Amino acid sequence: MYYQSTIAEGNSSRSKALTWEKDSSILFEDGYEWRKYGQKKIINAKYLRSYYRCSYKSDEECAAMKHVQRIQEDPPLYRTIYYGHHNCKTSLLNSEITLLEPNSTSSMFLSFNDSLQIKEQYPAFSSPLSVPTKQESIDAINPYHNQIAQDQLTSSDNPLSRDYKLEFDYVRHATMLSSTKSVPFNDGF
DNA sequence: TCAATTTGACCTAT
DNA sequence: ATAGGTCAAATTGA
Repeated sequence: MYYQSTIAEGNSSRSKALTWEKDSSILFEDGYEWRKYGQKKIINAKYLRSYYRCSYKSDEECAAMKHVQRIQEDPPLYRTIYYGHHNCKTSLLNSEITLLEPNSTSSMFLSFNDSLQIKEQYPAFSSPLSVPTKQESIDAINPYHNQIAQDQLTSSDNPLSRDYKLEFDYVRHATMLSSTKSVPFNDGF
């Protein structure tokens, strides 16, 4: 599911920090709360990279960060890289709550009693299928959402115009996961 | 009205 | 100089 990253060339302070990498076909909820603090276009990469830090960094001095970047179009694939670890009580508590009381859509995947086992691993992902509820994922799904949304106002006949909303993305990805056949769609890039 | 996100500017290492 | 990472003011939305 995830693996310790081997981004260890050079001797910068960052490369020595422990990092964890995870590729996922959906934007998954890892049980922690994150605050986005930046977004960058990466050269030779098709999609923007989003930068998050733990929401409790300020009042708990939690050093955890993560980067999320879409790395593939056809089957949507997102790479999340975690830097450091959580030492904040608050988000740890939240992740435990998420693990022990998964929501209805994901509970079927946690039927076996491995909550403790999951918690001892790092990072503590709650469920591979819990549905993201925040707007945080829209830019990773469609980095140009804002511009396209504005284009729609003036050129609704543009075939590249996106007329789906964020909710449709979730439904679409969920559908692709829950059914064996893939749902054809065109993101228009 | 307030807090999270967006986004260009700024910083730092290469 | 360039690319990646972070800051912070403006924007957005609940």
